[in-house]
Amino acid sequence: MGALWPEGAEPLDEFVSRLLRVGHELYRDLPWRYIDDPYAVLVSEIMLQQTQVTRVGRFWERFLEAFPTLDALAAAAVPDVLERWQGLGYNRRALALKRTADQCAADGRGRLPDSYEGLLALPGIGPATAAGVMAFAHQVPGVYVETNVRAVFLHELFPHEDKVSDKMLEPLVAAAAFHPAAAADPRRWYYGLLDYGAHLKATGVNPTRRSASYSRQSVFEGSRRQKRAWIVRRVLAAPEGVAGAAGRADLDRAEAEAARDGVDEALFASIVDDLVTEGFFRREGALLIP
DNA sequence: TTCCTGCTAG
DNA sequence: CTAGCGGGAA
Repeated sequence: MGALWPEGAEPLDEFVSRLLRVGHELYRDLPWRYIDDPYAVLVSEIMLQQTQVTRVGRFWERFLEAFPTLDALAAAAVPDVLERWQGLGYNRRALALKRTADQCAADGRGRLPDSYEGLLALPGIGPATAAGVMAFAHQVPGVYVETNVRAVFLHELFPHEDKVSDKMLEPLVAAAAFHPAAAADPRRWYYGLLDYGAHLKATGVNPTRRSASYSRQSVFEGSRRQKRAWIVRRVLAAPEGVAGAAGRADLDRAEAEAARDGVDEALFASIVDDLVTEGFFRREGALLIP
């Protein structure tokens, strides 16, 4: 591991101890930290995917209030889960989390896998989320690469390089995470990296702009994405179902009021097809039912 | 305006 | 590898 550390850089020992100290100074006391329930940790990790900390807080607490355990989530109805998710964004995450609960409840064990590979195989759980759950719920060190960790490593070890790929960062993130001083307390190590990364972004130019995986998002206003969200909300609000034609007319009117292009039947049908395929709601004849 | 503790399908 | 996916706080 140590051999992979960059020549001429600050020694790994000093790097790790300095960042542990900085992380401690910048520590954010968030409600999902230093808890042992892997399910509660997973819910926070899923919610935090591409979502700012300030937004997640109340959603995490209300979600756990409604679905306190993996079994409770598995027993819940999809529309109720989506309802709890409204306002948080990326509704797909709620469906994936629900499927994860369903799979775990059905496989006989009734709980989440406690290995990185086991977690990675579940819906909505990728490399970052799996590594996050291992570190934060199980105190198992791993390679946890997300935007704040990127910010720290780019700022510290690639201060002038551009287009730095995750493949370049991963061995370094691993070398640090498995260093005895960090591996002794993976929670503290990664909480510190997250808080330091967030601090860097808040106080200067975002270092992750120099990441190869950095890309700006397309505009939301008037997007298909916005219409998807509108349709999901509309159907959830009508437990008895919504007639497709009426839904399209409502959306068309809403778009007109926002001074945007109308929504023709082909576009509406295309979006509804996607949503039905993804499992947001079902179609019975001309009716869209939660 | 920026961009958020990413994941997935094509 | 890329496009698509929510919504709002600062």
